[in-house]
Amino acid sequence: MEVSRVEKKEEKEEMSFSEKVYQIAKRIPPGKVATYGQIAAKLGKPKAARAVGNALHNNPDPKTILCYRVVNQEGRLAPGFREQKRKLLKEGIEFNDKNHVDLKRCLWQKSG
DNA sequence: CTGTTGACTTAAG
DNA sequence: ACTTAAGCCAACA
Repeated sequence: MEVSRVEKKEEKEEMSFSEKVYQIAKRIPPGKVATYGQIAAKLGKPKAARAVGNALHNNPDPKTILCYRVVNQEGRLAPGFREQKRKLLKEGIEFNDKNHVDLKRCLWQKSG
């Protein structure tokens, strides 16, 4: 009974903007990618895509936070991500170009 | 509080 | 597809 208290935090508002971004990033399923706009929208601010990127850059725990699954609206990866791009390929992500993900196949589409 | 920066997004050329 | 310009939001000096 007392175990759920901490886990419920991810649905509460005790966290700062960045903290919320991390929680959502962790919710991205394998073989999929999410855009900053999607995450920002989940936070209640579809225009905060920038702040989302900043939060992920802060990335206090890259081993726990799947920031490498987050791409921009076009599925384009930021410079410096090419190492992690290989990781995405291993996950099952498909690339249309050197720095473009096939959002048609790998975009994180929430169903509920 | 003001100004700058940044892993963004949209619109126009 | 790429560049320029404007807008929005959070963190930092």
